[in-house]
Amino acid sequence: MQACDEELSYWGITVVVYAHDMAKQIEMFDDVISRCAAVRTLRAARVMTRHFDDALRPVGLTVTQFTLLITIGRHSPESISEIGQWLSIDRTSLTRNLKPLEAVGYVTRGDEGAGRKRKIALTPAGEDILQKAYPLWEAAQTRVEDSFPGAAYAGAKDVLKTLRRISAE
Amino acid sequence: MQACDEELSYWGITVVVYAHDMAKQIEMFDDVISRCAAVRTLRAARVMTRHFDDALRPVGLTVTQFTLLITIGRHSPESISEIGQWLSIDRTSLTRNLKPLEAVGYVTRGDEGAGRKRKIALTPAGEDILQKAYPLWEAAQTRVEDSFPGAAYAGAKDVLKTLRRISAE
DNA sequence: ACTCTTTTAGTGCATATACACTTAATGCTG
DNA sequence: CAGCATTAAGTGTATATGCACTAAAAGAGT
Repeated sequence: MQACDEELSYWGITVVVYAHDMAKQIEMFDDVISRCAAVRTLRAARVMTRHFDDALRPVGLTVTQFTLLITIGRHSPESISEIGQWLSIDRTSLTRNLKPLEAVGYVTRGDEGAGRKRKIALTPAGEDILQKAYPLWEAAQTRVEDSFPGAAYAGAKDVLKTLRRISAE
Repeated sequence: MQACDEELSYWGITVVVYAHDMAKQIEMFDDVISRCAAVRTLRAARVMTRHFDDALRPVGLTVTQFTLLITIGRHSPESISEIGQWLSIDRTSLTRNLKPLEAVGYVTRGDEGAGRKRKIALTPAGEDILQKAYPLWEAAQTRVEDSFPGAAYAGAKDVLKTLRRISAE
């Protein structure tokens, strides 16, 4: 693991010179591992993604697609950027995320005028698939909530809210 | 937002038939929005990713790459799968994540024998870049910890640990 | 040594994510 | 109304992610 940068010999004694102090390096590794918010949040996100993707597989939706459809249904966004604000997703990611949902006919983008601001809405098929997906989501969600003792899930939501409010500056 | 499935007129009275009860549907939307663990965790993860990616940009590392290098440095993994366990990342994702890091020479995979089990290790260049990245990470991390009042960040770590322990089953 | 199973890794495909850059519509202002 | 600034969206490129499937090495039992 350690790189030896120089090896010197005097009177039969070999001195190995390391560029970095090995103990200091392990300290650094451990500091990151014990504290890093990104490691922990991303790891949780990967687990959540797998958990909900598995649950929603029978209806052919990913959890990202499911939540995107829910957001569109609830807020009837006037623009893509508006969705991005709700979900903290970059506008350009949404452009691509919407593509498969448009392709299978779950969302429409009013092309009246074909102007830049095209209202986004669920189609009847989109509403149908959400009806079917909802119980699957509910089961997976309950499983998560039950992993927290008592009413602790409310506290978990607060933690996640604090994390998402960190500004990149 | 609502799809009209049928429209009937009798004696001048128009009856609009909806396939789904609109109020029930809004209830469903609000239930998902107020509870969904995936929405909240993924949103937090996107914010964290941007926050740390921004911080690490001067050294040309993403936060995923940074944490991957740290994990390799700390654990000297015998296999890719072993890293996957530490970070809850699928093995096949790691194969690809390692590629750019190998390409720029931050990690090596001992190709002695070219057998399937090739020990993964940091190169001196990999150790160097971590030395440079560490203070950048530290500043970003402190910013996150300071967003939590008092010692609340410890509680946040517990929440994330609980989330990552949900099994997809 | 020779199968058979297990373990480890890689590929094809599809979605997810975002930055830099470009395109296009809107609106303001002289 | 012509020009310019603003705002909304799309593209190119690169990383990130994981499932289904495949390839290959290791180990076990005979």
